[in-house]
Amino acid sequence: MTLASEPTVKIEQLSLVELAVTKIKELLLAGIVKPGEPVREEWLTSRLGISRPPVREAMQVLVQQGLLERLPRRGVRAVSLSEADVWEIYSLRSVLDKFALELGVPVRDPALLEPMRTAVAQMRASSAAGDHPANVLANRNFHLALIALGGNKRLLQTYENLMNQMQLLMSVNLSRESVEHQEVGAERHEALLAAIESGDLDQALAALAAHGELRFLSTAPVQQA
Amino acid sequence: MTLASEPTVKIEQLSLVELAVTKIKELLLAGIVKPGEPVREEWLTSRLGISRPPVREAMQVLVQQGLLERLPRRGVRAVSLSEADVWEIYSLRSVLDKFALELGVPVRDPALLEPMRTAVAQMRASSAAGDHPANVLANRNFHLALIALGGNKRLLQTYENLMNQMQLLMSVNLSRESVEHQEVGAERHEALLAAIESGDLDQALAALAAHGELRFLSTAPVQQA
DNA sequence: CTATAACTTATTGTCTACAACTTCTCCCGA
DNA sequence: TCGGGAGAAGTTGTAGACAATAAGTTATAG
Repeated sequence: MTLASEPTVKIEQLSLVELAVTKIKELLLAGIVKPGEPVREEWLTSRLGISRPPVREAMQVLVQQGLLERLPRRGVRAVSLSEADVWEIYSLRSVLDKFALELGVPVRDPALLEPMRTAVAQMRASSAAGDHPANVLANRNFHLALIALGGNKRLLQTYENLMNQMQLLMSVNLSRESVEHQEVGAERHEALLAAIESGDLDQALAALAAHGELRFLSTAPVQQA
Repeated sequence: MTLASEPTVKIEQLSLVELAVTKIKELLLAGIVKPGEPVREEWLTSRLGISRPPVREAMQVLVQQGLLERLPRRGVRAVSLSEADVWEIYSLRSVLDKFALELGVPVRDPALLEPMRTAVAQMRASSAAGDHPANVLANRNFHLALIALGGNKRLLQTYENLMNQMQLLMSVNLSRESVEHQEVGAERHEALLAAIESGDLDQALAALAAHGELRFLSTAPVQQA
């Protein structure tokens, strides 16, 4: 240890549960585990190299976040969204987007706009390059930054959960429509950002309304049974 | 066992985790464990008569629901809400109430109104009797029934979590103001229900806006630091 | 040949035990 | 007398093993 700069302090002190949550979430959102597919505990222990207790705790977390589903004595599986579910998520997200704008526009701290600008740039680039995964990520970052404008932690957490559930669907649905949807979105998001930057709430709300997602849905809004 | 009506089938097949979640939630919402107070695993195991793993899994669930808080290597404690937190919860709840009305008014299934009528009756009775806990419960039932009008499961779950967090505060704050708040609320809730029954969305939204809670807050809305 | 019942297997649910870390206290030195 | 460090106690984090239940399979009877 001749170099004093060597960090003897270990910064990473996250528990195996947090690690497992992150890893399992990756498996789900990347589509490695597909919707409806069972997720066995033992399989995760061997894949993550940890024992079952932290895996089980992580699964409880992901059930709460709406990514996993428990069948009482039959284990756990990745949730498979019905069209009614998608409609639930979309409409709720829409309301929360609107709420975030009402809370956050005009923007108090200009620094909050930076992540949105970055996301728009990413969106433009990925859209031009036809990089769909990058586009999804950029879209995610944009909306999370938008929600962050509101400065409401609970809003942000709820929104992130909903967005993860949506991505659960997108990971498997790489059809032409969803790609087209993202490409169109690039311009719309730019317009929305411009409206937000202008500080005019009404204009921003109008841009949000026009930004309309849900184009990948095959049918009209469905009321659940 | 001469009576054949004796149920040999065990209907209750809920896991110890679910049981622990319910029990711990009761401890928190009843104010037996007060906000900010540490909740030790070993204490729960002896109190609930189960071992640590299910207790730990239950705690993960309650952390996700915003009732418990983890300090990385120092255990878990009941969340203590700041005024900024209360404002977060209130404003978000307000938006979700409004959303539920937009989704659910006019009411499709008249049966959905029944729980609301029951809740209003409970509210009136408990208010007259000065039974504060019963009033809190009735208020809870009313709002959950209102949210159920929307028919959005995710909305309902999110709202229930927020409401539990609020009750976390009320269990300790039995000051005069909060009682007064509930008493006033009885009439307002009646008016809101009447507006909903009329099927006029605008009227219902107006009644919701007038129904105004948050009277127990000592100060004006606070932006978190 | 089909259907039912018993058995086998695999997975989840739960418990006990061990390891690591944090904190409090006590002792020693300045 | 006050500050710092070492030790001890208690709590959380993790692992491995046991128990119970559900599903799949096979064999047997009709």
